[in-house]
Amino acid sequence: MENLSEYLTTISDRLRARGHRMTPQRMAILRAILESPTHPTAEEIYRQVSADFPMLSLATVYKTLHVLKELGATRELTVDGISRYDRNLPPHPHLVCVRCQAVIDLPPEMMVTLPEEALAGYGFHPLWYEVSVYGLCSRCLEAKK
Amino acid sequence: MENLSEYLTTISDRLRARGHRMTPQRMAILRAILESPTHPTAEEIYRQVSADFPMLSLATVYKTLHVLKELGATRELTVDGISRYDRNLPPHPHLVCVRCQAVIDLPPEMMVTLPEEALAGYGFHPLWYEVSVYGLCSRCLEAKK
DNA sequence: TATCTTTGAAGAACAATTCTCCAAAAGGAA
DNA sequence: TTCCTTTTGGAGAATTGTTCTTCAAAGATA
Repeated sequence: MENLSEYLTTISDRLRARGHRMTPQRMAILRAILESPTHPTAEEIYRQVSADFPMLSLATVYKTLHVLKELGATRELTVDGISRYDRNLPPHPHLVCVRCQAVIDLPPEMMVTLPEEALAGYGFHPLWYEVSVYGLCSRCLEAKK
Repeated sequence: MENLSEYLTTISDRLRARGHRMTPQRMAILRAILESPTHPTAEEIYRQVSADFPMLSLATVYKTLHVLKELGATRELTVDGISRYDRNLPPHPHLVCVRCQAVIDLPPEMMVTLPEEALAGYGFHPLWYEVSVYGLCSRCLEAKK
């Protein structure tokens, strides 16, 4: 994420290239994802953006998230059956706390590499992959004692 | 999974050790998971077991799945927001088709190993981890043309 | 057998997500 | 600018996966 406003312009362009428009609501939702370190849920994004757009509805948040996902501006991950949204950075592993549901990013250099050639033997065409480590975060580990 | 009936006995023992009972319904649900290669959903398990137990309710399936999960007899994985159940074999990667939602097991020897020591630096206590490769299965790849 | 506990069926309840409808706003053409 | 077409977003209902509640039946224990 070199330059934020530059990145936002890129996404706006991609939106228009698909015949969509960059609206204030969409911009605000995208910013909310980019600025949050916590992999927020749709509900959390809704609450945050609502501060600036009181008339915003949750359905709009969901619709926008789908669009952003298609554009590759965000990535959806499911934790405990609930969708969370990650900025679409280089692939990196996730630490997921099974107690407080926090999702922690690991640096991309800790991402394992796929055995591509072996996969090809399955006739499977990989698009992306995820590595999730489940366990207890330091805070919850403490709390459990 | 050396010997099926032996394994079922092991699980029954663990159930009783926790003050639960091995009932015909639970046995049928467990068998359904063990015998299915498709990582079935609760709904699919329900439909299959219903053939033998027409009075079985979906809620019972869910309750049983939770119990089996606690016993370590099955593992839950979420695909597209829907829970699916895997026999609890040695850790292995999953191929997930983004079009037909099929989940394909890879052999355990293709599972990557975690950089345990690096994880420890985060104060994170890992319990288990998952590797999921998303893409198109051979059939869906064909169908898309 | 009498008693205490665990179980599972049924359906209501719940929560996350999606759908439907429609009025308002944006973009393009004249 | 003005008209026309298309996209958008809001409101709330609907849908769907999952959980909860209640209660009678079955199992275990003494």
